[in-house]
Amino acid sequence: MATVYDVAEKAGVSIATVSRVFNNNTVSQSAREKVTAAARSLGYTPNLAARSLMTKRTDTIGVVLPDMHGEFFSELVRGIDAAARRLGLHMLVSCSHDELNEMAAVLSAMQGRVDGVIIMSPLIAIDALEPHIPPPLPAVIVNGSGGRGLYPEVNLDNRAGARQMMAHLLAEGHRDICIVSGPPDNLDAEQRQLGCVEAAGHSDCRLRTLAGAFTEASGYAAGVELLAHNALPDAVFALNDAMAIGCLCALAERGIAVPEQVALAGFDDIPLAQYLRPSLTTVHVPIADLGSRSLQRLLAILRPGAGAATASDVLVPELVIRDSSRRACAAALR
Amino acid sequence: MATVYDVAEKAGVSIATVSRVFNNNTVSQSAREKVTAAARSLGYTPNLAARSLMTKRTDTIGVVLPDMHGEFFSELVRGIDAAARRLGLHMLVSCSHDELNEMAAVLSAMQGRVDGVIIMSPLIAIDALEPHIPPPLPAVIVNGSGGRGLYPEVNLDNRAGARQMMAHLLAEGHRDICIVSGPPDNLDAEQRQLGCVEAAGHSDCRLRTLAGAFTEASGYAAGVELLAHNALPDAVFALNDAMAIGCLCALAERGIAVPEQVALAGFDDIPLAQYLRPSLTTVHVPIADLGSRSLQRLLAILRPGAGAATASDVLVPELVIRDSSRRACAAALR
DNA sequence: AGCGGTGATGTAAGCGCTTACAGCGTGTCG
DNA sequence: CGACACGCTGTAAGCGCTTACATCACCGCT
Repeated sequence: MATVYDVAEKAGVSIATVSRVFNNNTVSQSAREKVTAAARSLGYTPNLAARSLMTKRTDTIGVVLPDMHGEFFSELVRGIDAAARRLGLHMLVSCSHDELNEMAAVLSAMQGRVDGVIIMSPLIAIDALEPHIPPPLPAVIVNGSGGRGLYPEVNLDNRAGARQMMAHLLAEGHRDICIVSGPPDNLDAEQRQLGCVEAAGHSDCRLRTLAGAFTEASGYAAGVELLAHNALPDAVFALNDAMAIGCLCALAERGIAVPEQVALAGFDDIPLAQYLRPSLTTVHVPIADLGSRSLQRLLAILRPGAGAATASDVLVPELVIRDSSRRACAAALR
Repeated sequence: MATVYDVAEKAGVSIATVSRVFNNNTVSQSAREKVTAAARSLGYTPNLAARSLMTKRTDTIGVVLPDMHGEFFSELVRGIDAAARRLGLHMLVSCSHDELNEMAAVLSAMQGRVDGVIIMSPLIAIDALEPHIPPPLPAVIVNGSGGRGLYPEVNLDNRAGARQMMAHLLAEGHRDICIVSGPPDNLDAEQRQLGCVEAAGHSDCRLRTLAGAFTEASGYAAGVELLAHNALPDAVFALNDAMAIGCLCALAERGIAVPEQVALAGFDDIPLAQYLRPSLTTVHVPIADLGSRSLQRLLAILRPGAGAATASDVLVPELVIRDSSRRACAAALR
């Protein structure tokens, strides 16, 4: 590999001038041209390790995820990547960390490789995680509210989303509503559940809960259980779309018509929610936004003053009403 | 940040000894303990840029993807990540490169940041891409057969998968089969199509093709078109599951029963294929394996001799027969 | 007792780069 | 006409690390 010395020699200038050309510093037009030509002919690329050693920057940000299953994480990564490439930043991704120690290990391994990290970890309480973030490492927490304010957070208002859905179900006249919950200790799941309880509190509705785990299989199991006890509610609100799909499958298998016999709703609005039969009423989550927003927050730390500070860091999801919950449409549907 | 000098001073040894401790070289037990203690108390972490400057290694591999939509890429990344973390490697991910120039730019930007790259680019012909891979950069191509052999490849046998599915549909007695194709220039799509044509060639079956784009929406559109012409085939083979889902939706909306009136099949076996009603017959693709396998190939270049060479780099997908294609089950289903 | 071998340690060079500082030529002003 | 500012360039230091080489203590041998 060619170095600044090779380029300098070939261009007939000093290494400082070569460096300046590659860092947009003041260089005469003629020198710039000579250096550029020499660099091209030698196939020169600045050595990033050496540069990083001097500048203390890596132009790379770390993304630490609990997992990579499903469309949620890929969307998040996509949002971050899109924002990052616009800023000339690279993205170091690491996933599969449901465990605190492993997460801590990843974070310390990232130290020195990245200028900052975006951490998403719905399963691990943030205040437990915070002590494990190496102090010099700028960090932004996604969807993990509950920290002690040591790190900026970008959150999704799960409670508001759940309340909206409950309000819709109540408005449709449902009074016996069954929630299929998320995995224990999952923050998103907890907040969605909380939103449901809040909304139900203002009404005369009966709320039941069935255990779920945010997977299709657990939704299916919940559906089976519902039918086993032969006590069909008016509506089932699965706290994510994957479970709603599983549940829909179980109901359909037993010949239960949705929404005629029971209304069904999900949460997340994954792309294919609209292609289910019946199409799924759900809560739309702007996942990619969550990603790009968190990168913006991180950048505000890394390059103070450069980025416009984000006004808010709570994204509000949006109710999407489709066929699976519409009592009014039930008759018309078939 | 503490450096080797700080640690050396505190431990009462030379910087060389400190370095040796962190590189598992021969150091006396007592020195090792002193250094470890000093490092811990100072919160010392080796500076990776400096290390990389000396060793010419980054312990990071690059992953270049065309996109991050859908479950396919997240699964692939998951497979690579899992393999990488076992080997102590990091993963630099970059996506959204459907265009040759952008891809070339990303590759050259990765140079120096990574020890090697895994490239997946079904939309760009590999022989067009190869000249843009910086020569010193070890690379492995995933699912992009057709290169000139300059780089190792890990491929999925799309043709075999499509042939298997066609054999199944023919065995079920279908003779009028409609294919919903993938996007133009997409290599996976082309090969799947090719497999279909091959299989059909040996039979008396009639093969039609409808344009698709590997999205739910395009599958839906294909379903609508099918019905518009009122010429329902015996079976529809969508060349991926997303399109099969869209198509199923369109058919169901018009009251066409699957598989009674028309059989339906997909390709990929995304997790929720089994939770559709009817459950989707498809071709199972071991995506995560594709990822981990390609990392193994890359490693064989990076650390010659260290890794057991992979016997084969063509993964064969597997037919998964479910309800959406079973003529025999059609009567029993409802 | 003297010798070479062995293993732990220290010294110092240098990886490729950025940048403070100094030098130098040119143009401007008192 | 000398002083000075200014813009460009070169010199050299040093970022934090690994590692070749030299050193040294120590051991078992003849």
